[in-house]
Amino acid sequence: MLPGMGMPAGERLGMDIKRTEQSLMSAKHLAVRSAGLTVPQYAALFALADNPGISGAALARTCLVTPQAMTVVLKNLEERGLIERSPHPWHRNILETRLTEAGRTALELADERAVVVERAIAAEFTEGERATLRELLARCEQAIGRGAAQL
Amino acid sequence: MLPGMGMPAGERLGMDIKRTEQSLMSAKHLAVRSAGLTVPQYAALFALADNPGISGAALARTCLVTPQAMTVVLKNLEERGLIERSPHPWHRNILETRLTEAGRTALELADERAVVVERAIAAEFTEGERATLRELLARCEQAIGRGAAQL
DNA sequence: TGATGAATATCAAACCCTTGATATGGTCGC
DNA sequence: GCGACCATATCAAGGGTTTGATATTCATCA
Repeated sequence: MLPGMGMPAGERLGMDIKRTEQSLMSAKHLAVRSAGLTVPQYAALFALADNPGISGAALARTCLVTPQAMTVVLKNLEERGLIERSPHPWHRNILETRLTEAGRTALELADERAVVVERAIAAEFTEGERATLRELLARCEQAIGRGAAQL
Repeated sequence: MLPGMGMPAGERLGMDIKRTEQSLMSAKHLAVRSAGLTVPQYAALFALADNPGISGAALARTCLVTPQAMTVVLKNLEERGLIERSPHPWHRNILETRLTEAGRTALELADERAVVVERAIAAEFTEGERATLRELLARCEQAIGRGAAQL
C-alpha cells in the first residue's frame, strides 16, 4: 500500500461485496440474454409483473435507479413491444405501464434461466447460513448509510 | 407472485446482494465525487497506485471490467492529466500507464473519504462476523459461477 | 524462416446510469 | 380561488459498460 492510504485493500469489505455482485451481474446477464433482455430490463419487467399500472417513477424507486434511468429502460421496452404505456384516466400527468403478452412471455423465459442462478446460490447454503448472510448484508447496508451520512 | 415465476422474490439472495451493492456504490459515488472522480476512475487510480506501469488490459482485469471499458476510463483520466501513458520500451504494443502527481493527489483525496465508508462497514461487525461475511460471499461467488455454468 | 497463436489496443454500436434543469399536473393551506 | 409545494415526466450532457470486429505486436514452434 501507499503511504497515506488509510486502509489495506484486503480489509475493505466493500471490495468483497463488489466482486460478488459483479459475478452475480455477469451470470444474470448471461441468463436473461437468450430472452433478448438486459438485466435492467428484466428487473423492470419483474417489478411490473407484480405491480401492473405502476408509474415510471414508482418503478424507478422499486428498482433503485433514478427516474431518468428508468425512462430509458422503458423506452427500449416499449419500442420492442414488451410493455404498454397509457395516460392515467384521472391523474393526467402519470403514464400507467403494463406488460404486454410478449413482455410476459419474455419475462417468463428470462426468469426461468435467472432462477437457475438463484437456485445455485440458495443450494450452496443451509437455511441458517442464508439467514445469516441476509442479516449481515442488511446490517452492512445500514452501516453504509451511516457512513455516507458522515460525508 | 405470478404463476410460472419459479421462485419467490423474497427468497432470492441475489436481490439482497444487489441492494447492498447499490447502496455501497451510491455511498462511494458520494465519497469520491468531491475529488472530481467517478467510482470507476477511483478504482483505476487505486489499482494503478499499487501497480505502476501496468497495461490497460491488466488494469481491466484487476478492476473486473472489459478492456474496452477501461480504455474509456483511462481516456478520461488522461484528458484530465491524472495519468500518463507511454509506449513500453521493448514491447511496443503496450502502453504503460502511471499516476501523475495530480493523479496521486486526487486519489488520496478520494480515498480519505472512501475509507470513511469502509470504516463504517468494518465498525458494524465483530472480527468473527467480518470473517463470516467474507466466507459467505466467497462461497456465493463460487455458487454463482457454478450456476452460470449450467446455462 | 515463416505460420500460428496470444496479448494488447482501438473503433463502433447499443444500452444503462447519474446530475442538472425544465415543464406539467395535482394537493393542500391560506 | 390561489399560490406554495410535491410528484411525475422529459431533455441534455457526461460517463461507464458490454458485445463484436479489427489491427498490431510479440512469442512459439514446425
